[in-house]
Amino acid sequence: MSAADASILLVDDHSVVREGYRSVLQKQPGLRVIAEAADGAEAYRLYKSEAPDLVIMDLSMPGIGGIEAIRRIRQWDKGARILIFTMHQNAGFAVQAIRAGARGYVTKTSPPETLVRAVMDVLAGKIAISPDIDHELALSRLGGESSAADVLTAREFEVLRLLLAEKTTDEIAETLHVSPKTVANLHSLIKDKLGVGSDIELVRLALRQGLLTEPDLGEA
Amino acid sequence: MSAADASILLVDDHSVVREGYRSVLQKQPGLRVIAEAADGAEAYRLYKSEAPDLVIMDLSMPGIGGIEAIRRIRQWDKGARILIFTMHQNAGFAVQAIRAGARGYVTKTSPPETLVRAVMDVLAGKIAISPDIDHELALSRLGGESSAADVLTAREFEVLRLLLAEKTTDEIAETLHVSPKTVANLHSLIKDKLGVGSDIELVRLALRQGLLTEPDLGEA
DNA sequence: CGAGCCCCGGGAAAATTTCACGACATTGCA
DNA sequence: TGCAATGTCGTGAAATTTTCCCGGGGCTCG
Repeated sequence: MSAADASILLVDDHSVVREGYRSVLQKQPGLRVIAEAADGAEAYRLYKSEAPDLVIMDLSMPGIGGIEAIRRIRQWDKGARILIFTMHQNAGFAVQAIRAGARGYVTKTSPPETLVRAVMDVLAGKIAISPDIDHELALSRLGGESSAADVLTAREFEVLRLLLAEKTTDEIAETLHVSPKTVANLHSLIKDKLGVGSDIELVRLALRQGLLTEPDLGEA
Repeated sequence: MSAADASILLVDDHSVVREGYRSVLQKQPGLRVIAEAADGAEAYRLYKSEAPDLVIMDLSMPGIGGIEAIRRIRQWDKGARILIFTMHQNAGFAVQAIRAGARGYVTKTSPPETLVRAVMDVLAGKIAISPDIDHELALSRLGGESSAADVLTAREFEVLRLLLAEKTTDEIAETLHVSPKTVANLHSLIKDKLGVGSDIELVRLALRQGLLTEPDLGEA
């Protein structure tokens, strides 16, 4: 392990962003980027063929999202090491990712040193969480109020993500390879668990909990 | 102008992402990155002190957002050339950015060549829009997002307002003294007029059009 | 007066939500 | 180790809602 470089698979749907990972990681001795993927399905395929020591992956991607990709990869290889590197500064996402099998969660606002440090920690077998998320997690613990989407299972969370992305039931069934009935069923179950009665309440709850990202457009 | 390299200011709140811009742009002769900023306010300060030939900027940033930053910079220098480079694949945001004075709008999913091409176009005085947004814009022209709630009658708008206030069909029927059946019919008609297929899309459209008071979570 | 909207609601078809049930994996306990 | 107990995922069918199509009454405008 110490003789050869650690091999890394980069997954992000923004090619310029992958370029950024590369640039930062290349400066670090002992690391080598061996492959890149632009979505979860491609990541899964490449993981199976390349067997990298570490996957660095974004969460929000077209098609199957990051959470689902984690599950599939970990199903293939129980020992897979996956580090999530994302813009979502949200404890709920972090909880879901770790629960699905990720070994680390770092936000893109973190300085490059934090990412490098997290990479090293995960390769060493530790769990790595960036400081801002640590803080968020602590807050959500203290807040006590019926916490966010951590009452949802990974599957339910994934369906919720796709619903919020304005996908139809049939489209979601297609991407997850399940029956449309099942998606409708999960949709109903999600609303039940979150205690909302309509899709409208569902979206507004998601907004409050930061599950939806809208840019700040300022005043007109 | 043509003798010296074109100077560029990069603005993005993710340092690793800025690293990506840099890496891509450095391969292109004639371009030189002279400064970086992590938010709109810093971008404005740096623009005044460095007077770059071009600004490449993200939209969603902490503090003052990208749109507001465009306005301030253009207020200081009417000839400023600003290229928006963002993850938001949304025609509405592109329209707002261009209207605020941006000279280009490219999504981060675009390949590096598209970004480089857009940089060159903007430096040459053209307006640059990435193909995916072009397509979105064409769709919205063809009857995609029916402008605002000015296609709705007063009655319909009132029902929409109550729906967004998380009222149930029966409650709305009660307050308006009509049959629940009528409310359901109007609800359906509203979605039809606005060109959305689900309540989730409906809420997000309302958000984009400022019909919903967004919960202000976050920094001062 | 006739044309064009808007508001209101009925009925039937289509889609959805909901409910009840099994298969499967994991956990806890004796 | 054996064996409930629990929780997740998925399906089918019933119950409900949404959608579509329809007509009547009221209103304005040319």
